[in-house]
Amino acid sequence: MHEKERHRIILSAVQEKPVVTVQELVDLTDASEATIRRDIAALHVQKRLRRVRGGAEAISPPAFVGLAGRTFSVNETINAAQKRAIAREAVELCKDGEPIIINGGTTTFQMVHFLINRRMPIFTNSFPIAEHLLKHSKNTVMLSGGTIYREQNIILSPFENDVTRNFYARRMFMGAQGLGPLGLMEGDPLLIQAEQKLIDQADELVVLVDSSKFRQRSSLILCGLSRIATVITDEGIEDREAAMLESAGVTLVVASKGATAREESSLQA
Amino acid sequence: MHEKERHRIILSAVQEKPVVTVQELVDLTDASEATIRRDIAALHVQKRLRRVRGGAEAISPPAFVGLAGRTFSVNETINAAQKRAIAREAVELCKDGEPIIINGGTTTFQMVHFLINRRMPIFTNSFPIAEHLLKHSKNTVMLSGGTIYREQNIILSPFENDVTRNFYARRMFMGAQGLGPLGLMEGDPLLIQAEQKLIDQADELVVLVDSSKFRQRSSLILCGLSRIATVITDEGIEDREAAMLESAGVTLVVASKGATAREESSLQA
DNA sequence: TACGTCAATCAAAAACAATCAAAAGCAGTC
DNA sequence: GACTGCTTTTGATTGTTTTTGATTGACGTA
Repeated sequence: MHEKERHRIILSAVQEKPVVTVQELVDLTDASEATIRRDIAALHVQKRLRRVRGGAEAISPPAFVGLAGRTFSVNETINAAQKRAIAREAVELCKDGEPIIINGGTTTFQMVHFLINRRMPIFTNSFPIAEHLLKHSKNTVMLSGGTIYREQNIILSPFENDVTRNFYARRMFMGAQGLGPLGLMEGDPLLIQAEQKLIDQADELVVLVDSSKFRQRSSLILCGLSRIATVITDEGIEDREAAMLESAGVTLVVASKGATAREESSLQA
Repeated sequence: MHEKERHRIILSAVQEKPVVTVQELVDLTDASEATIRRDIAALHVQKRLRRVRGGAEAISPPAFVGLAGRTFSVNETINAAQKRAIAREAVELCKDGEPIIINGGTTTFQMVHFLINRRMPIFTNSFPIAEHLLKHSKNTVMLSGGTIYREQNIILSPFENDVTRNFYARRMFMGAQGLGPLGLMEGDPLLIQAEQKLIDQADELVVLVDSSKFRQRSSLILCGLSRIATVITDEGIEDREAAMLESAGVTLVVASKGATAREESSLQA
């Protein structure tokens, strides 16, 4: 990773929330603490951000109103490190130039950081994701049309005939509220709707869930395990849960918080 | 591979991603590292790209992280005061609760400031307008789907069947590059497309143009004067031009820069 | 004291510049 | 076309500079 790329990532991360810690940036960039400190110092003298104890903050006035409703921003701080590690693995699956679909959510949002220095067509129903990618990357961004729901931070139209149907990708990335033997579960009917619209527009469904989601149940089932191609989760997954996925023919990727080490187990039927 | 070919490849690669490394270019061109370095150095002195440690980046101004393409940001500063006054009159036409459509543009963008304390469903194809309204107002925001064009700052889909067709409003607000006896003129084919999609979704077409636009001509005609319900402009409009509008049955609103003083002349046929 | 942040230092790695010989292109001549 | 002499471009090698990551110790705080 080169200096410029790191700088871009740092600047983008700083926009996302009021303060970013050095440690978070280390996770994001795979650089050492010393390097990040040097980068922050450099960007500070360039007045591209403000350096604060522990990390950095955006230079812009505190008027960070943030699009996010409370749900979004609260979720965002929970398990942030895991989510980032998971998101990194997700982006690692992508090849430059290959179109992808990203469903809105806090975990999938983390993908934007790793997409900053990449270039591919990205279709999403998430306003924040589109916004961030537009401002900080050169990716081609495509948006679904409809009403913007502030709470869920997604764009949804009640109509069948929207552009969503005209976009196709090999992979679609999405989060979920729960993942059990019965399949993928979601809590919010609105999210179910949004996801169902997108789910058929991609061959492979890649699900991003931190391991706590395996113990989380919910009332609404989106689809069965067989529809899922890949699950990316963190090291907290239990053997029993991994076995469940394997027996359903799901490729499992475990994101280790530290390095980019990857442990896969694929048992395609 | 010849020098020129390499240069083309390098320049194209640099456009695609924020930064390209020397190594990537070596892979791309099959040339040696030394040659790529020489090429980058040459293109650098030609100011066709910027040379950075590790590779090269596009010369374009990545300095301003703003969403706006150059066209947008340059436009934005021209006649800002007039545009504001015009936009204020436009918003004054709106009633709370009554849905409106706002087509993207620098003049229409100014409407957001006056919409902050209002509350109505707003449909737009402009990403910046949607962003601003979302962050700073409580209006219901609806967005058209499709690809986000950075330069024009609009969202456009090449398909007929998008949500646009499902939204209706009494009034649609739009800017233009020129306004003459032949009708409404636009310079960019992309904008024409976007506007044509929206134009049929509202009864009344309200056109926001500063008075300089009456002397501006352009190659693409969007629609005739008869389609226009109202034109809002500034005090710079000449009698001849006002007469032209009146004879076409267009309601003319002249926004005085100072107060909300309004001078109307309505000659509906 | 234990902990986290940070600056300073230093050795390793990466990027870079300079150099030079080989290769390729380009006239002109036969 | 084929050959020659000349110039330009290229790639490998070298040595130099910059960047990086690990280590250490200072400083403040819980």
